[in-house]
Amino acid sequence: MGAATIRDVAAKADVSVASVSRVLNGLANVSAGTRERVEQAARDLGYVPHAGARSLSMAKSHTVGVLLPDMHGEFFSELLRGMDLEANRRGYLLLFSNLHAGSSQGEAALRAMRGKVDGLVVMAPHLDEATLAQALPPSIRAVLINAPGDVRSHSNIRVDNQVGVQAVVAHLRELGRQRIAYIGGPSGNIDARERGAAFAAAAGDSALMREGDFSVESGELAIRGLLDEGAAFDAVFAANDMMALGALRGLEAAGRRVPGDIAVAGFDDVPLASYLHLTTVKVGIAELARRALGLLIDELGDPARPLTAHRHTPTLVVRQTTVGS
Amino acid sequence: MGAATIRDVAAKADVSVASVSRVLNGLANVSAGTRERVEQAARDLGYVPHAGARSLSMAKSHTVGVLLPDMHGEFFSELLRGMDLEANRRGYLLLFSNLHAGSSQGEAALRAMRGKVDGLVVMAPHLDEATLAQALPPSIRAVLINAPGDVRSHSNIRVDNQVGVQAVVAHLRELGRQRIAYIGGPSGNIDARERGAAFAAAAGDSALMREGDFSVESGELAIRGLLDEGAAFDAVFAANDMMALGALRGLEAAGRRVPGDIAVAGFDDVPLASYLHLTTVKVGIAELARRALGLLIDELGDPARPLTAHRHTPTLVVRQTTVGS
DNA sequence: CTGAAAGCGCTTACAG
DNA sequence: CTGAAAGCGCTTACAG
Repeated sequence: MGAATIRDVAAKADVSVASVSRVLNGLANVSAGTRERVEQAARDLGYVPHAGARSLSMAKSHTVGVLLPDMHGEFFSELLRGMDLEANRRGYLLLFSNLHAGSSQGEAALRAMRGKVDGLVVMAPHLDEATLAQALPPSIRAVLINAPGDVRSHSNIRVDNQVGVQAVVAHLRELGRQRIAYIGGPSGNIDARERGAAFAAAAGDSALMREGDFSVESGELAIRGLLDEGAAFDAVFAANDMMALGALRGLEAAGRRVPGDIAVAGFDDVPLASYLHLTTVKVGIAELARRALGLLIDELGDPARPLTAHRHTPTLVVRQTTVGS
Repeated sequence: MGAATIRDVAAKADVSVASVSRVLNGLANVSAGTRERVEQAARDLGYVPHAGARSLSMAKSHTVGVLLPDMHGEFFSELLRGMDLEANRRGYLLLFSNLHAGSSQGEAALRAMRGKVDGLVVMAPHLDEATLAQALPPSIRAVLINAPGDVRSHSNIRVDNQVGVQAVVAHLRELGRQRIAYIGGPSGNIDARERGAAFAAAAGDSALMREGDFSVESGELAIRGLLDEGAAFDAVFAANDMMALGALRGLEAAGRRVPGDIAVAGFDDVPLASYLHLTTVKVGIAELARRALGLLIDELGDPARPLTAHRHTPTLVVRQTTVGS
């Protein structure tokens, strides 16, 4: 309600608002007496500076906008966790908005954020380059996570999908697996495309590829399809953990033993993967998110800083769905 | 960078800033010609209103602060999903902050948010009433989720733990289970306490109770302890799903059949629960969060609105860990 | 229907 | 070391 303003503090301490501002911001040029009186007054009034006014005046909000696609589960929470960690550490706040549905949603969110944030972290693996370029003018400071193509208008950081896929394929080969069935993600998703391409390149002609939509169900469906067709394969590699879980379920239902008959691997390393002993690729999404936000804050602090592009290297995590205990 | 301001638009359209403001806010008292020129100018300049300045001027930010404890996984993402849904629907933005560690963190976050948000949604099942009352003066509009005790300074909404616990116990009884082992959550958590009390009341003297910390590991540990002691029980009820999963794992390792030998139930209904066919209590956290934010926005729109307290009724979800297929 | 002006709560040169 | 004043980008009575 009628929260105290800087004027109230100034009046109570019998000084100018300029002095109050100086004291509260820890500037040096204030006499000890003034400092003392201002601090006392501020305490008495329970004064809390109005961050909105402050940021208007300073043209700096110490807030960054986070635009994320409509995500579920652990992936999402890990992402936010990583950013929150870094935001806390560096004195920033996170203004959040989901990027559901159409790109008009995204534009609306962007408009609503102008003047409230200093920059943006945008994750948009499903947006094409043109849409992105249009919605995000270079004048807006932003760091992109897993954005498609070679966007050069903003810094970006992406998972190195190729390294991850190669590691899995090499691992399966070492185990002597001959024929790997691959369950890909939706083709509208850049990570799905990269993983699929990397797999095709690594596995060669023998590739047995099916497409899912990143859901548990689609993974199960794909496996059932393969089994029904009588396809021969001794390993399954799904483009994400959820589909790998579906595959696991489908194989179990069909009486196939894992990894005895068929080895299974996924991608992402969601917490659930460790619970189910799934061999997978650990993306380290929290760390990736932390880096993205850190990068953005660095750029905000130094506008002359050149844009950069980063690859986040994932690591293979071997568990019992490939090397059964 | 030098983004266009309302002045630039006014100059370009050759009208006053007042007229620009009127047009952009859709006020009626503007001539068609003026409206047209302003809209054209705004379009040409790619003008986006400065939301920060707007909210300072209107003393309304259309943003609500979300203070959540340090949470992992699905619970967290569902919570945010529910709020985001409602925020989107009602034209609000969400300013996010984790409430890690000490209460000083919380106060810092609160200070940082003043002047940027119109109100708060606070989830603090681990804070005691005194701390909460001190950190959250009645002058700050807020809705509490699962707050302890009878805070009457703010509206609140809580899961009806008793109803959930009773449903599970009744279900197990109906199945003929005689002795239910209960794995409780950390006593510092209000939900854990409520569930424990409800269980003790429903199960009576025969109660076999152990305490965990809501983690998978603690659930597994509790079960191992019980089995090692040679305790007799034919059902396990864990205060959350994660511990129930730990119990499942512990039972499996010990060669006990579920639900043949021992029925298992959890609480929360995280997505993982459905994947593993765990009987549990569906809290509907997204819906709860949605209601909380909706309530807050209602209050912001009508300051005279009396504070209210709500119970969110959870529902029993029966799956194969109690009634095996 | 339109504009000049005050005000939202701060910060920051500029004088002194 | 201190204060009066202008300014951040908007909105909104108040006159006309």
